[in-house]
Amino acid sequence: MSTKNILENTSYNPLEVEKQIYATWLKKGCFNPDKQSQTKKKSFTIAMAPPNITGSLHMGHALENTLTDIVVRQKRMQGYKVLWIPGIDHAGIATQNVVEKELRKGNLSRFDLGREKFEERVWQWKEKSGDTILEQFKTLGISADWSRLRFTLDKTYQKAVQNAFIHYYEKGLIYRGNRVVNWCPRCHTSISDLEVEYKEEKSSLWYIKYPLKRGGCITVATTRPETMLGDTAIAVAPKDKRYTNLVGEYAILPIVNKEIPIIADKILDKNFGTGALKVTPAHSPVDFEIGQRHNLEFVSVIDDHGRFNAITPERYQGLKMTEGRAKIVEELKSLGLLEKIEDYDLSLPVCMRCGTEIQPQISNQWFLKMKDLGAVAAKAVKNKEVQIVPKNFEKTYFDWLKNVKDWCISRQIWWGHRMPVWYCNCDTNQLHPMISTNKPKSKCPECGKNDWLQIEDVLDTWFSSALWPFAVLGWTGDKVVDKKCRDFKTYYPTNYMTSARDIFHLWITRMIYSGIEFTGKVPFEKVYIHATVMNKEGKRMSKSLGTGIDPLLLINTYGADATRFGLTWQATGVQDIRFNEEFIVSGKKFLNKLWNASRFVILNLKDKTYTDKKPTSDKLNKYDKQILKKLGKIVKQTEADLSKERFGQSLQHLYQFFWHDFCDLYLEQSKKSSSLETSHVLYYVLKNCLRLLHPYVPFATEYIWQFLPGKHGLLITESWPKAS
RNA sequence: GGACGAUUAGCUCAGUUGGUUAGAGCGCCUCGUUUACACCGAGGAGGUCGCAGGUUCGAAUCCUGCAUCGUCCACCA
Repeated sequence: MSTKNILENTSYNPLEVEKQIYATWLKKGCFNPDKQSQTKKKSFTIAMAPPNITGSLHMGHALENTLTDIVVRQKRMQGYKVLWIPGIDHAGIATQNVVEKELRKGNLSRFDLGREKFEERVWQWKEKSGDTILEQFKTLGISADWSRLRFTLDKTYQKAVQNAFIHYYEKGLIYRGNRVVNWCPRCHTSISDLEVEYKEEKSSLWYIKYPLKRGGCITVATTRPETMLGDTAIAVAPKDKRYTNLVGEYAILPIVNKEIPIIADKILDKNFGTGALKVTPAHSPVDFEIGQRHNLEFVSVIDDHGRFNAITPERYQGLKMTEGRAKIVEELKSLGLLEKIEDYDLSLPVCMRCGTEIQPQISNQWFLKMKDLGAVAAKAVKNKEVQIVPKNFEKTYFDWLKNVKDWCISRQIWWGHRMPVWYCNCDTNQLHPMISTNKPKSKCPECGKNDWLQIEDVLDTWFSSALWPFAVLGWTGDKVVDKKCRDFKTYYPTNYMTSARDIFHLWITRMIYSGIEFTGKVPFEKVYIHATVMNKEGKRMSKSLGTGIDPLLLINTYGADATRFGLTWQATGVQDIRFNEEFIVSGKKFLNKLWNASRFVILNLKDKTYTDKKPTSDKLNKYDKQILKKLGKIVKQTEADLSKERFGQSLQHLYQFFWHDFCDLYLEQSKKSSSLETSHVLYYVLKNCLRLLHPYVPFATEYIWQFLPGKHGLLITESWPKAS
């Protein structure tokens, strides 16, 4: 078919052209800066926020990467040596849960398979999910360099993680200790504070009488009567006159019949409940602190699966928490020790990944000291080494860092980075760890054998994510290797980072101090926090809530360009986006308009000798001059908008210019003029519109570009228009 | 309990440092099939800018309070 015939087609069909255009970009190596012209000097690097391999991408990913692609394509056209490095994240618990869910369909648990077999299953899942995600990215038109695709469990990445761990350990920032952590009985692991969510629930406040050794009773109020089996004290406020005479006395713990001291602690609020608190140091972070301050016993009564353990009276052993609660309340009632029950609104801590109620549990875990690292992270933003957009987030950032607590980095799951920690088989309590990337060659000083076992725990998935901007560029933490690493030297630090709001502390903050700690430089200059995509009802789009939409569905209906258009149109600020399909429909119409206006211009060209030069003849009429002037303005406007992450506004300005100023006014006017100059201007303005619009709707503009007369390369590597 | 953001046309949203008649898209109404496009063109209706105060010559925009919604943070048993 000749060009002429295709141009006679009055409607633009994206589905036919997008695949073919993308293949052309790939074939020509357009996304790989090494394959681009050598004149490009200054680099511009972005490390893609790696999606979790928990399935497929949702609208949030589509938005995030569309906006990043706009930035990337503009910078590429502006002559930067652009590297957008893509990746996917192993996503520890999240992925493990997905695979466990699959297993459960066949009535299997991960324990039935064993660690090795289970890990194999997850790797299979990773291949499948990873492929789906890459396909989605490509369909959307993402111009990242796929030849550099990284995965957070790549061999070299593992090296980076282990070296980072060792670095922190040797610096004394990583320690192991018995602390109360958030324990998820279902995932069977500790999780960090940031992975806990709170659910409002109607519950009760139980008032329980504890008999005093000297006679009489003291009443405590609690939301968790079942943990009383592990009580080791009763605490009151130091200046609470009701109780001052009891401090130093003993109470008898009902059911267990054990003497526990009555103590005074500053954390108590005398206005809550009765002003007296039952202290369970092994199952509450607050009580743990009280326990430390007063040298109390730490009695664990609940096991890793959330059941009453062997320390509890026999009739309780093996019971679930809820069963135990009912039994205890019943028993207290029959003993006459239950004073009353009040209604109480509770915010219940649940696991972010599976929704199971969190069990605060004393446990031997690994922690990263946060105080100094937090200060480093805060300083980088304060000094404007890292710019946070929108600026409002700085306050949240500083507030969070000010109160940051040590980070529990060990997880009792199987999918993730094994910690580089070894124990001798004779050291059953694991009191003498060896920290080493590989299995130690030395002999155990205790038993003289070489029988080292690697610790079973893996690291929190965010520990590896924290290294992302430099680990993806080949950084390993090995000075000799890193010195020779070309990508790391050329492209680090990165220039830009885009992320969703909900992982700001989980990820962004941690990348900032990690970057400074390991490379001496901040990992990126600017971080843009984009809006969250909500559905029409204003609910967050989420697969687990069933409120998500698969971007592929929209792309298959309207095309990738139209989908990008619709999302970008709505991306006007931080305000959450209520996703609305009608903007994608507008996008489709716009592309049709673009196609037809282009046809008009190309088919009516009077001269085939046009160059890129701006028409300056003194024969230009006032409409010619006017549209040229407006073109200059819109170039400036677009640059200004994009430099401030005003994506939606920039697209709306371009839309207005193209449709109204160019098509409705100038193009109509041009029909009345037969001058060669007007024909030149039409061509010149169209050509620059294609350039301006390319970052937003790359496929259609690239497609039309090839019908322009004369010899020229691909639009994706064309130059960005000049403002005047 | 703190913090941040939002509240503008029927719907989804713009409105950059306060400055004439508050804008866009979609929807709605009227007209129009002139050889780029009906996935179109020309025109039109529609807003006491959440509420109540205040600052100012002038407020959608700045300040205070309140209401509703959303998000994040927090050890109240």
